[in-house]
Amino acid sequence: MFAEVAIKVPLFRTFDYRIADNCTVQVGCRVTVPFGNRKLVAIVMAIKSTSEVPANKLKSLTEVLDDSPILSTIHLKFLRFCAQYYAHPIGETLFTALPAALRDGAHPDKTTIANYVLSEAGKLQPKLRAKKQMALLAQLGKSGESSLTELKALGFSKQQINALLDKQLITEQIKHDTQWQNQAITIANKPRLNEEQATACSAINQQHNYRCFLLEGITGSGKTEVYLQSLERIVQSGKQALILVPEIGLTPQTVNRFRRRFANLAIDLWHSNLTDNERLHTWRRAEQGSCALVIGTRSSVFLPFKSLGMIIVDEEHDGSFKQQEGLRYHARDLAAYRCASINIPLILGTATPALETLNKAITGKYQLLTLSQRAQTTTDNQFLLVDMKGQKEQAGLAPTTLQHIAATLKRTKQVMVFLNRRGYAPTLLCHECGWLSQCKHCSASTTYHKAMGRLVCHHCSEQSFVPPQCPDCGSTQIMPTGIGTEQLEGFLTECFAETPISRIDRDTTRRKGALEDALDEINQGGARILIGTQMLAKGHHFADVSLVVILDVDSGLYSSDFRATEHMAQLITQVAGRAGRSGEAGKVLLQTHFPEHPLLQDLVNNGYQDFARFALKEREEALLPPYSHLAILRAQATNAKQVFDFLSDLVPATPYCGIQLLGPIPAPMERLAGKYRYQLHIQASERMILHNYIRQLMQYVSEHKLANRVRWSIDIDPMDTY
DNA sequence: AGCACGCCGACT
DNA sequence: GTCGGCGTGCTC
Repeated sequence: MFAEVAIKVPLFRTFDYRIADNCTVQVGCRVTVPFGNRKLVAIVMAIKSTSEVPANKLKSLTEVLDDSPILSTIHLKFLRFCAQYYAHPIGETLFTALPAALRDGAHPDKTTIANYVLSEAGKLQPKLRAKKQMALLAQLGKSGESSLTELKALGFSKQQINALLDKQLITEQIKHDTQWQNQAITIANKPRLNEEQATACSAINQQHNYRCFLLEGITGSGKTEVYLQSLERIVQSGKQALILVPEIGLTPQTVNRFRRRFANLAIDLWHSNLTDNERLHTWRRAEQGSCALVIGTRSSVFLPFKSLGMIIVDEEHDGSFKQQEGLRYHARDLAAYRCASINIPLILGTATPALETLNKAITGKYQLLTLSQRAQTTTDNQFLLVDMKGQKEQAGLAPTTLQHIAATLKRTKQVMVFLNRRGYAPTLLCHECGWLSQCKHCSASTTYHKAMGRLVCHHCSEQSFVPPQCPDCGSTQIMPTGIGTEQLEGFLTECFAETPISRIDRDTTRRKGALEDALDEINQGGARILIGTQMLAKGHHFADVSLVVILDVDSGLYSSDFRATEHMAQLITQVAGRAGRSGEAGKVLLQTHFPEHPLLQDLVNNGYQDFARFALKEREEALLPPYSHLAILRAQATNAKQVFDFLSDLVPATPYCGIQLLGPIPAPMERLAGKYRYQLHIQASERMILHNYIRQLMQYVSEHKLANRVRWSIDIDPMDTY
């Protein structure tokens, strides 16, 4: 007998090995094989009685690592689809989907992970002098149970945990395989649904087969409650569910809410801060059906659930569901495939659906459920467009904007200012000769960081000193040009000397836990002006904000990336949801040079729903996704000519009916970290045509002489096309 | 991706 | 004379 195995190499094929007579092995098991002069872990894809490979080339399996398969037939089918859809080597696909511990041959059941829970004494709310220990007790009270990693992420230490263990206020609980399916499920504190929520829930609850629901609900309309009540039926029938959340969406608050509602259910988390052992543990629990729910980021879409009954994708429009290297998958799209293939419902929830998703809802492929009532306020936010043409701006702020900020502060409300550029100024400019501060390795200018006294390239991170004179002409007239958050903070500090200001960007939150601390301080009401990049936009709730200012709206209006307007509209809508949660209607002030721009007008007057439908029409006219399908072949190398020649060669070599090729064109950052980058855009009206062509292209590329000289990758349904 | 093989430059 | 640079080719 022969085994067809997949190995972690960048090759689009499998390898055959002989199976010794005394050896038993099943499809989906890991084995070790001799490969070249190495010994590698491989996964058995098929077992067959004949092999095409000449007998003298065949080697035998060295060792069988698993008595029973670690990948079921159905899961293998899913991963095969993945590899094929994303045009990625099968072995690499399988190994990226596997937890790291299983990749290098560890035994699947080698770990037990302890969770911490309050002891009987701990539940009596004892008084302690140690503040942190008190906080730890409070956290466990809220969450019910937390793992070491979860607690560490919240800023607690092993010492604090040990202290409480010594005092017997908390205990370690080894997660054993609870049979939650056979218990009555406790559902705590279930609120009444409003009419729209009830309609949505009943539509979802009627559906036992595959059906995708787009739950379009504005901020504060109670999407989570619909998730929670839809999950009830699933777990009561003994099935598991997966809740996919964006990277920053996995906050203790979210998790606590699920754990409080389903008090006696096993709920596991999956995110990038877990240790390899914790991942393995969750993987096995999902596989054995020991956990009811998993709340996880992108890669949890690969968990091998024993009996999955539903997937929920929260904030489905969020960019962090798309992996941007290696296997470039989109977790939302893979979730849709999984649900369809095992015939279970899928919920996509968001206030600002991706245009692709909305299109499927409009054409009836998905079922649209709308939540339009806000729980906290009845009044809508007010949008203000500030025309920047001819304005005398200071640090990028128009006088009108400053007046609004001052007025809001006077009413003791908080102000939020967005500027998606960190640092003091995006470039230095010589007033005499026009010299610009350029990165040595990238085609980008270096950002001036005043407090650091350095020039920093935001693309390759290299730092350099600020030259005292212009390197070209020797002039001392070199000046910061453009505005960054650091400068904005400085200017606002001068303007409102008495007002506490907090800046949130990658520079101020570099220290671990710094973001949490800053957010806490804001919520305690400390800072009155919050300045931030996109970091500040996502998922954080501030009670007291009643004015939101977005400074660089125009960067989204006229960008070469066709998705830029969509993303800007999503950002504006999401941050607008941040304003006016305090009971009164909030104001959203947008600075723009194009106040008459039709898409912008549509967005502020009629809301995202209307904007999105209008934007879809534009996409249709331009034949852009979702009205066509895209892929990008990217290539980079130190030698520009090699990259260009490599891509140029593919165009005439692989003609195909129904395929439009554009390129090679230089990447938006033609040079990054010393590498030249070009790309080839591939477009087709039909998905099938695109995929058939890509298959042919991959065949050609992998046999190409230059393919080993340049680094290349394919991106199916790319997010950033530029 | 690794790893070996192989063919040309500057060193003990 | 050899150590080692990285171009080329192969992995059941």
